[in-house]
Amino acid sequence: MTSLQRVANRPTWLLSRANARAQALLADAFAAEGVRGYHFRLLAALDELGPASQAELARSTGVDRSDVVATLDDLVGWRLARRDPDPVDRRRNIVTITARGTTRLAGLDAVLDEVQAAVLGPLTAGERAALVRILAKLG
Amino acid sequence: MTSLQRVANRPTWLLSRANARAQALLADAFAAEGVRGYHFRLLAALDELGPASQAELARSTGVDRSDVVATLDDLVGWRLARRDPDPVDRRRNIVTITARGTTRLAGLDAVLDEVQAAVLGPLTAGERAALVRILAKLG
DNA sequence: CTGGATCGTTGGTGATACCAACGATATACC
DNA sequence: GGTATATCGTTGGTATCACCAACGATCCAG
Repeated sequence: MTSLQRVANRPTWLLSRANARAQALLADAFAAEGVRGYHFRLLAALDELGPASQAELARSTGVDRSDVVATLDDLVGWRLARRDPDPVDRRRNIVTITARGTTRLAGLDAVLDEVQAAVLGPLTAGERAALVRILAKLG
Repeated sequence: MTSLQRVANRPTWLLSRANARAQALLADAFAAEGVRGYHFRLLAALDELGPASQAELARSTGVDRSDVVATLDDLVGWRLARRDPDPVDRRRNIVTITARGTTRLAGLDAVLDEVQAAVLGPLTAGERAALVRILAKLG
């Protein structure tokens, strides 16, 4: 596609192009499953944290609270998660992943595995490991 | 911010997080200059290609034609580029970077340099070189 | 009891990326 | 010359992720 010399070796440019390609593949794969990135992120957090308030979900995933609301509306509508009032604090809901949600999440993990393989196809095993290490260091 | 174990070592996840951080810094830096990513991309392409049609700009930058129109409206409005009818083909405009545009582009290059340094700060020189090489290979 | 903080919700915006449709123009072919 | 197909620039639209503001309800410390 683009071949602008001015940016060809700029790390931020290369990062954005690589990310764009990866996200496009991932978005397509998720779309085929009827979900988006935010859905996956919330399900993953619920699976890992156990029942949590919406604000906890927002903090643990980095997704804005208002986007947690909208995404969770979908998940609850699909019966992948449940929302109950918190008996301890009336301001809160407690969100729980359902068995359906857990199953669905496992399916999405498999989708993710395929996308990793597709995105990283051109790299050697050593390069993949180096990429992961370096990107993690950028965190 | 987020610490989801499920995705912690997924290359696509690490890539999206690293990119998000880089783009946030870049967007802020560009915003302080009154431009966006697309503006920079079009200016860079004009500088490199010389006068070009809008469709050529779209193809060389990967920016959709309709987004080229909107972005170019800004650039022309700021007198960073000029749009003239192509005498050879009445369907086309020929777009040219202005002297103001060239000067502005040089300023944005400096901004980009600073952002690279900020984004890549945590890495050693060797790691930076490896990152560039690997990301370029993903292209 | 008051002030400040937190929660969930509603509503909004922006950047990037992408798509559809249309009138004007160009070109190859019959 | 006419027709079919392609290209151009424009207008209009959508989606996703990311982020922000405001508000009523609730909680808690002083």
